[in-house]
Amino acid sequence: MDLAVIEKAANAIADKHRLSIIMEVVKKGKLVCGDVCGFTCLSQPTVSHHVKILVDSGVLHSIKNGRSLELTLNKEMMKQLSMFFLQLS
Amino acid sequence: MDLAVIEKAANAIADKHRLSIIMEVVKKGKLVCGDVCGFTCLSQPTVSHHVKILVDSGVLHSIKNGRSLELTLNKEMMKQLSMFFLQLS
DNA sequence: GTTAAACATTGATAAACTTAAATAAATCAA
DNA sequence: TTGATTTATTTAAGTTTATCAATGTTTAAC
Repeated sequence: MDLAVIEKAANAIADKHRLSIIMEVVKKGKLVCGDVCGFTCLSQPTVSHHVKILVDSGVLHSIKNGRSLELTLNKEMMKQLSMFFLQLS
Repeated sequence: MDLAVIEKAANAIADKHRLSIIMEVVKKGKLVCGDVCGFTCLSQPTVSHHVKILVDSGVLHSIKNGRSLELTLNKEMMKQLSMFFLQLS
């Protein structure tokens, strides 16, 4: 397992707002960016910034659907993270 | 699982140098702070700073032994992180 | 083609983080 | 007790990050 991947994913997760986005994606299965502006108190550009970090790190998948950006959890990344920490435990 | 715990642990892990400290602890089983100055290119105060973050987050355990601070991995935390990501995968 | 909606980008500012020099505190050895 | 060793703390500089207003871009609806 590449440590740079772990580091980047950990960085994406290490933020209160981004963690809440992740949990909402888990809860709903799918979100668009506009949804995030709703359940957080963040402006649209700030949401865009956080979403970019989550997608770039590989924590979330994104698919452009018309004007919307659909966000889903990258379960493969969750599996890799789980395995990484399992090996350390 | 408390998300604040996940956030804090992720933050501790989300740094190149701290991640290398973790991996060295895993490799050797136990380290003291002075060892870290050896295998990183960091000054002693910087090492002390990073070690504090790792210990405060619960990622590492520390035991004072004379003048040295012995560092070991908190396997219980690794287990909790593994379970958290497993549930998301 | 005009307008509206959803997201991205830019620019500015404030907060947080990383780093190391200087210094302090605690402990061991002689 | 003196001097050396190990870690902690303080302080300051430089860098990065989070945030939002303003603006740009893309797509859909009419």
